[in-house]
Amino acid sequence: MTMTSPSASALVEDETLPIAEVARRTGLSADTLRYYEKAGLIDSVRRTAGGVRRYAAGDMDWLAFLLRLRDTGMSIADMQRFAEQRREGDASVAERLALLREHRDCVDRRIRSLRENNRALDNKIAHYEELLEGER
Amino acid sequence: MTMTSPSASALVEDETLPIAEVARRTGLSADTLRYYEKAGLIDSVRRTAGGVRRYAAGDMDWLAFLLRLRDTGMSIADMQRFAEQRREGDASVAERLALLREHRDCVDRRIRSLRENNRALDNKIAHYEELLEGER
DNA sequence: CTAGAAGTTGGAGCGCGCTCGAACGCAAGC
DNA sequence: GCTTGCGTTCGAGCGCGCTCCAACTTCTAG
Repeated sequence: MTMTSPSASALVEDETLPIAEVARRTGLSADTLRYYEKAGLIDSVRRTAGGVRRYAAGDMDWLAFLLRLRDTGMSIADMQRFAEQRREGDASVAERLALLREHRDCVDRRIRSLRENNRALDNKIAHYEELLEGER
Repeated sequence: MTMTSPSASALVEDETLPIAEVARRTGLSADTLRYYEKAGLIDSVRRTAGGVRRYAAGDMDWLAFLLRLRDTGMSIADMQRFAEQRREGDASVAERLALLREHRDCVDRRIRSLRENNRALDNKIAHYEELLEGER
């Protein structure tokens, strides 16, 4: 059996992670991580001399943030815009703030809509329960 | 000018609606309505002698329900299962109830997740606001 | 040094949920 | 009866967000 579990060299020594470990931690596939990088969502991932990616703590933080945006329904195009502004530095802080606020409000609306629809589903469920009652 | 606004014949006389009007009311496109029907999500839409669809009140109710399922994130495949069971009649009530409950719980989890993520976004926003404050 | 696991790139492919185009039929106001 | 627009079918195409493949390189335990 080959010893391949992530051990000292990969995880502890230099605090930087190989793509497989990042995949495991984020739940993204290695393919998706590379895809995001190519799409400009992530940049400046350090490489070894041989060209192998090594993710640093900062990369992980940014990824976690991207995942929040994604999981709240932001499109890749919008995340690209945000990432682009981030690259532009401090000058874009106001823009980014506006984008985030707009997105948060959009998510709020979505939550409200889901709650409303779920209440209607509850009614439907109650109706089905009555049907079942009557059947017995 | 051709008089094409939905008038007596289309909307009032027989309480059944042409596809364009259904599209207008549901927000779906006529293409999507036909696609849903072909996919087995909707059936028994009455036709004129010439083969033109006329949606009845019952069709509209079912469509509204489908839209709730869709808007809460149910896949077309799952809606197909539900529609299939509905076709099977009363025997499938228990199954349908189970499906609906599961879906509602799934939506609840989604809502909770969104709220959690949105709280994190709020923190990020607050952080950006501080940044902007400090800049001035 | 070597074997085998893990990583790399570029590009093709896929599943989902529509959306559109072509070519044709029906329906209603003049 | 004719025109004009709404409707029909079938099948192809599309945008999104990945996902997979081939061919090759790098890394690491033994």
